[in-house]
Amino acid sequence: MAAALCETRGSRLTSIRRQILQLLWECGRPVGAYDVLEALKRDSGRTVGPPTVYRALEFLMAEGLAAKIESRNAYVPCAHPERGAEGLFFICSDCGTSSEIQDPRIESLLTENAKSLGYRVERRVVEVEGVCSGCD
Amino acid sequence: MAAALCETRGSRLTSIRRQILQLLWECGRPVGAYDVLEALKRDSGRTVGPPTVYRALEFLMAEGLAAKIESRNAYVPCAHPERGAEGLFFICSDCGTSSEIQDPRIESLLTENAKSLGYRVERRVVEVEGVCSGCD
DNA sequence: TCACAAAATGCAATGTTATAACATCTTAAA
DNA sequence: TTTAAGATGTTATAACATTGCATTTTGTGA
Repeated sequence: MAAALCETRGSRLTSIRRQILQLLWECGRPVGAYDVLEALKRDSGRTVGPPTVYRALEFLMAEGLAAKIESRNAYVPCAHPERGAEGLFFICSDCGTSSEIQDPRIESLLTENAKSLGYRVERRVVEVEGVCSGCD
Repeated sequence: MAAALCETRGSRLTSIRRQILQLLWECGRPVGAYDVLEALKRDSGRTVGPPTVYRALEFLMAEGLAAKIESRNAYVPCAHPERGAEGLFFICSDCGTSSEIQDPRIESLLTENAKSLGYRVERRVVEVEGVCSGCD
């Protein structure tokens, strides 16, 4: 699916990038860059350095295929690559699992507020930490 | 002003904490912990280690007197200590200045979304990066 | 097919942000 | 004035991220 998107955009979903994206999907929770690094080594015997991982993550984020959870310094796969970085994230403070949603109402409220303060919005970070139903 | 608040709460706004809070207010933009550290050394000759700075920032955040801008790993003073960590932050990607606002509509939309996903909200991180009117 | 330029990756070092663990000092209250 | 809690000092290290440059891979045009 991601492959097709990259195809049409003319960007290259290389082996490492694909592996990392898959890893993010398999995990179901935000994953740190160094965890990715170790998982790569473990799963595929492949030993890579931090720059390789960070570059791959950067690529995935640029393509909208992944996002960084700023409050955790960790990364998640992104459900709607075609939309910008407009997702809202919910992270369980107990088990760490995360969910992404979209809410145009929040988007427009943020834009409205930005406008009244004189800001032109470039990027939004919306992260809600809480306890999920399974852990509560 | 902050002193009074700490007084009534029985918490201690010590010299370092007060100095750091003042620094944050003087700066008008998010300040990194290590910048705080250097500023302390420069302004007051006082040499402290990272833990001292982080502990002071942690105290200020616990009291609602400061907040961390997660997308920058930096800290800002907080306008409404009496309210929780409910601020929304706007940061200029050019000059770095930041503004804090409250918007109960966004709060309640986030709570609503959290509820429908089965989350009990503990903490919100809402940060909008964009270009401010002065830089645009 | 080959040469080549652009993109991607490898690699070593280092920069930046944050915390752990334990010692010492300060302060308010008994 | 003792004393216990809270605050700070100190050293070391963990965790997260980037710089700079070498090498390899890949798509493109001759």
